[in-house]
Amino acid sequence: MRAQKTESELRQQQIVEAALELIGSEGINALSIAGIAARVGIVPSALYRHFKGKDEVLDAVLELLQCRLADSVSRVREETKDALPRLQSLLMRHARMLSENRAIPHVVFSDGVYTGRPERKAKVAGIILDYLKKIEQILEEGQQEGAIRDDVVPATAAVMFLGMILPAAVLRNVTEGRFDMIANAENAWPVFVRCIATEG
Amino acid sequence: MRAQKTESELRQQQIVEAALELIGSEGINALSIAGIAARVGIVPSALYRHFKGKDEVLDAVLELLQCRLADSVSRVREETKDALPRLQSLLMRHARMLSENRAIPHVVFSDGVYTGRPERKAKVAGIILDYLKKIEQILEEGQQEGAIRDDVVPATAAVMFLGMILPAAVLRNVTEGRFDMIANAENAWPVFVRCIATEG
DNA sequence: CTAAATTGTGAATAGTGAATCATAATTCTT
DNA sequence: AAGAATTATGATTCACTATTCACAATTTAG
Repeated sequence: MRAQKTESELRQQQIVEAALELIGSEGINALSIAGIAARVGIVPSALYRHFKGKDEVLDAVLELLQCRLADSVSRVREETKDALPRLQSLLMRHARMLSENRAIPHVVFSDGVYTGRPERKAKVAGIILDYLKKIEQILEEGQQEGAIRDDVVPATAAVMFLGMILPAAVLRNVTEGRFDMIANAENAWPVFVRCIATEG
Repeated sequence: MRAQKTESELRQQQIVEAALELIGSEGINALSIAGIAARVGIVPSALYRHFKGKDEVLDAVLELLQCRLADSVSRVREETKDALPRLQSLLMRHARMLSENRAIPHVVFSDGVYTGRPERKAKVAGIILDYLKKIEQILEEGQQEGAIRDDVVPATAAVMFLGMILPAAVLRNVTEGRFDMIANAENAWPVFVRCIATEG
């Protein structure tokens, strides 16, 4: 049966979504043009009407991930005003995000995304560093408000913040989902707060 | 020029070492039989005298990594007696280990190691969970000694401990080594101590 | 409605990498 | 030193995957 003709922009979205899902369930190495095409419901060669090649698909996937991350930070900024609640909200949001969408750690970790492609590696670095910067900024604001200790180095604390989610994501992945990321985040949060909050 | 004939056991070591180095510098996806063979100085087909196939090589690599990790924990146990110094020593040791040997995060993270091989995935899970167990044990001993707060859940703290190294390793990898893991570990340690140590 | 543009299809191509095998060189045994 | 055992080699096979291309179907424009 022939697939329905669909305008390229929509197909592109479908393709990127399909790629993201595939990465999440099978990992980057299992990401093939054939696999993506099958998921979209077209034939492999049809994909080339919408993307120049696999590289372009991967670039689009990265773009999408970056947007989603940025989105979730700016939403949190709108929802809450103070540093600690913001960080807590961000933590839980990402625990949820990563536990639903397993693609993110795959992309960040798997060298398959950027072996031999320095630009792409730089792009991934940019995504992570951007995210860290935003956390640092929340931390610094918290210091100005007096909610966060002055002797905490924002950059260090930001990496530790990442450290509450990232190892959990790895464990979740490696244990086939038997590790409860959300519970872990809930447990870790009060401990982390003690690290960085002013006493009182 | 023909490679010198070498007894199988030695070749096996050379092959595993070469594989580890290759993974460290190029990533799992760049790990090919040809690449390993070239590094050892033999021809690809010669590798099959010493290993049944690529899978067996990868299994041996995992074995080696597990040994090294276990080694470093038991050394730390011998060097120091108290929980906090033990953890600090372990942290710095691993910061050094990971900053020298980039293969570890590649193996742990890259799905290429275990796509479609549940046993291997389970093996990786085992390595990480084993390591966590050992950290938990140190933490529990610390609680009995009174050096570590009773309200800290060892499992949670162990994952956070991982969180001091793991994101740093990712950053180091993605930034081509521009991120200083050791400095990061040194900065993170006192912050972490405040999370878990009893006051005073 | 017709022609042009767009999208989908199946077959073919080319590159890659793992694995096999007959054969050659080397080392070991006796 | 001669034969057996071990290791190395090059050619080759096999499977897999990305990509291209001529052609068919479908949508859009005039």
